[in-house]
Amino acid sequence: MDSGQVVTALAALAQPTRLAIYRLLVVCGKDGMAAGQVAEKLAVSPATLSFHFRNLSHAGLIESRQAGRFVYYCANFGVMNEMLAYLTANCCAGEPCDLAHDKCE
Amino acid sequence: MDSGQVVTALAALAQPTRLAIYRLLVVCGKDGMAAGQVAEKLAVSPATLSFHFRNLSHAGLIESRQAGRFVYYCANFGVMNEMLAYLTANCCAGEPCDLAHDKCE
DNA sequence: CTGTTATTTTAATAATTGTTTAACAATGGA
DNA sequence: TCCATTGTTAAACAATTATTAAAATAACAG
Repeated sequence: MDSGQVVTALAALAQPTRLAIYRLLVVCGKDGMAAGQVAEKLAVSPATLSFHFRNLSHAGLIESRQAGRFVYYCANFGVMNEMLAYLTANCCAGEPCDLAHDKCE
Repeated sequence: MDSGQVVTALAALAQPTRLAIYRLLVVCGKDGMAAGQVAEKLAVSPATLSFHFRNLSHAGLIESRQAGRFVYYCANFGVMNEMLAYLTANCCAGEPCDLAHDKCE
């Protein structure tokens, strides 16, 4: 994953409505949730929600599948994990570090 | 850490120059790097750099200390780790999930 | 004190982003 | 077919953000 993709993913999550959408999908698991349910749960208009879904999809953070008239969205954990790995890679130049830090302490 | 702080931290990192600054500080460890060195390494003007340092500091992602005429910046891993925890908490409603996912598989 | 280096601040401008409204598809039931 | 439901798209507008240039602050050396 290159820095451009990381910026895209971070930017997608760096917005209150999109972060709420993503968290909802992370918690609800692999079956996902229909767009309308998300709209109702978060009190967001359909057009606004669609705009944000598009943004999150483009970043690779969520995926969608159509089922009849409904579109189900679910979180894609792979991109998230790559993003987290990028942020913490090679910390402290490989030396053991004494900062409160999961990967280096 | 509440969602507002998470959005602030994500937004701080969701910009190419700031992500590069943060990564540089993550890699260089607890002693940090002087502002001027960062400016030179990333070819960013001092004013622009100062703007981005301010943004990252406000998000709690970096800290600074003055040493003579120099200002040293270093990464604060605590905020990063809280942010990562927020993003992945309670995934898949607590059920074991079969997605490629560090925390749930 | 004067001049130089290191960094921050301010003001102005250009670019990007989020929301709304309205119109547009596509699915499935009567 | 006709209609209601589900969701997406397009255009317009307001708000936020990044960059530049210039001025300001702060620390030190001579």
